[in-house]
Amino acid sequence: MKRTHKSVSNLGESTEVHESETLDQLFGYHLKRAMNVFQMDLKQTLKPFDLRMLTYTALVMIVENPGLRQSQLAQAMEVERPNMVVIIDTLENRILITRDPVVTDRRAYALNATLAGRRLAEKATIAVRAHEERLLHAVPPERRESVIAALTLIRTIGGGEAT
Amino acid sequence: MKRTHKSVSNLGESTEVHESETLDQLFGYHLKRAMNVFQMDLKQTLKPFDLRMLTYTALVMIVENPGLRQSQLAQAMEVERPNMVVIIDTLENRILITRDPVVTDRRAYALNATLAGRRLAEKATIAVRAHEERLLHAVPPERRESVIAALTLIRTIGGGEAT
DNA sequence: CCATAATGGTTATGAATTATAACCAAATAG
DNA sequence: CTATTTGGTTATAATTCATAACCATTATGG
Repeated sequence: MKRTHKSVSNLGESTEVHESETLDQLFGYHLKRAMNVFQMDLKQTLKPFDLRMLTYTALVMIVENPGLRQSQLAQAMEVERPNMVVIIDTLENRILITRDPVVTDRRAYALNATLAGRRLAEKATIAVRAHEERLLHAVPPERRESVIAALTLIRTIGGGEAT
Repeated sequence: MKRTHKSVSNLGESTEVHESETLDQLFGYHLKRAMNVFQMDLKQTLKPFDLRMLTYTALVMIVENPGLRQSQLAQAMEVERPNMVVIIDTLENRILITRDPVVTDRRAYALNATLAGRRLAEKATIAVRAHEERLLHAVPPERRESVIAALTLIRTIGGGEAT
């Protein structure tokens, strides 16, 4: 069914997908476009594991930071606490993580990954790396590093000016 | 205000905002983080003009592609047609653009920017460029080009594999 | 201690964004 | 001239994301 024939009526107008010189000169424009592609692909990549971007991120963070508390995780992931609750809920319901009591603070929970959680995180990460390799194979490694460095710089500048 | 005192109970655990080595190695992770910062800043930048990211993009595209039709714009911006309608509506209501009849196709509209629309696009673009300069000033120009090239590469690879 | 404030987590809810289905008018194909 | 497709619209559902109020617990401070 998918014809995508692009049966554009060849009037005096153009027939291509239009671009904009102004936008093309904007860094953020390219950032967003690339992000879209990346995100769509990643979504498909994580689907077999029944993980979304946020649940994957949370899971990995918990795996690598045992005992993390929800508020810390929320802060690290830059999501509101109420939203973090549902993320944690879904992970806990699937027994990928546990909410363990904290002896020093009876209202807080220490988040810990279960064996299943660690296993899933591992498998998912392998898939995610493959997805990245697929999208980035045309970009040489040192170039990737350079880009990451630039992106990190942006983040620290834009987000770190709390003074 | 803003105490951000991070009154973390100094148990044997760490007290900092936690990171993840796995995530740190992922390109997409840095992409998303940078995107967040960029997006938040851009939002603020466009607020004085009463423009959102999508309305700004649409306006600029129309300015630079007079006579564009909605479906083409929707395709170029990768948004669903129904959503494009409301975007166009808001721009038209503010008389930044007009929906002009197309002689060769009476059901289509040719989108054109008004003088006010062109003026606003110009002013907004100046602000957007300043916003980019602010966030990117630590990244030398040739480095920016390099990053943009990489991002474009990603997009063409990820988005262009119809197969 | 006891009252007050602040914190970790939760619930309920609302705003905003994005996607889906059905529809009309006009154009194109048989 | 009927049937199908396309540009645009409407209504609506599904997601995502943010806000306010709440409980239990902890920290403060007389």
